[in-house]
Amino acid sequence: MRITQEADYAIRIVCLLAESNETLDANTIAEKCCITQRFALKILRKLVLGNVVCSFKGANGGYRLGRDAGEITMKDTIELIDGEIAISRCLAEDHVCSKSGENKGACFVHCVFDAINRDVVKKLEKVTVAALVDPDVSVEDITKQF
Amino acid sequence: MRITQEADYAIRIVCLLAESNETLDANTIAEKCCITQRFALKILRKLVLGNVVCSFKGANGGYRLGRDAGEITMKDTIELIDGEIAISRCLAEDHVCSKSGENKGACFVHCVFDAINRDVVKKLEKVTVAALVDPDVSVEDITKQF
DNA sequence: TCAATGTGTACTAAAAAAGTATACAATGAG
DNA sequence: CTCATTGTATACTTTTTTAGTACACATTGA
Repeated sequence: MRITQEADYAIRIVCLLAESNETLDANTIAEKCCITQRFALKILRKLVLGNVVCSFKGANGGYRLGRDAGEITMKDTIELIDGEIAISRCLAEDHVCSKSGENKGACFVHCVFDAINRDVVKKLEKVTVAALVDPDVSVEDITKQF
Repeated sequence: MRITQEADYAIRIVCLLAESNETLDANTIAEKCCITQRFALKILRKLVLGNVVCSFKGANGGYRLGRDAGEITMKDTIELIDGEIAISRCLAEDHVCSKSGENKGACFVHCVFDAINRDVVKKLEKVTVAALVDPDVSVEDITKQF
């Protein structure tokens, strides 16, 4: 719903995989990202199910990016972990406002939140993992295209 | 931190007060906003402390807007209830990223979140309660100025 | 002067986020 | 051809945040 720490870790993990050309196992990933192996496994599982990452079992197994870093956005990664992004609780789920239709003010508020939320999502869609890990791309390069 | 339901109620309350020229007591406000009186009181107190609303004690007491509806923004109202707006946990508090400086990817992510967050706040600052309750102002009128 | 109304503080309950545990399944190096 | 290595699946526990409640008190105007 909101952007959690878990999603933040997920982005770091994806960036780590984008930077390294080898297959990395969960232990290595966990260490580099300063989280426990178990927690890393949990996050990796979600990334695998979303095809952002692919996994290999058995000895010398591990994880790699599931597609080109240029084809993975922050929005993709966050939504695989947290579900749909919603800056306000009222936008989440199928949450139907109890005041809908009854009072202009109430729904207006939700419409405004919704417009802002769409904009947030649109911006997060523009940020690819490739840009995040490219040493020649600055934060300004990323944010000025918003 | 995030935009809670409580903040949503607060906006409704402020809109209600903007629409009515009389002093409204907590019970009336609670009823019209479909929340309990106690919860309304809690929200109203925060609004009073932030000077968005002013209160009158004693018989026939109640609440009124503390300043002109054109001088109250959604951002003001939300921050009085929830504290600083932060779309991601990593932006909240004085949360210092454990990976800062260590790895470009990690901090980059926070910078991107920060840029988006600033933008959200800027938009919420542009929406006044006066606009929300004005029947001649449409959602599009509000969002197109973003 | 007392009923109506707000204040201040603190508490409880529910929901969500963060993290852990356990048993299992696949695979490839030896 | 087997077993250590590595991921999978599910479910549990803890912590934090959100949501809401309770109670004793303060003020005021009819």
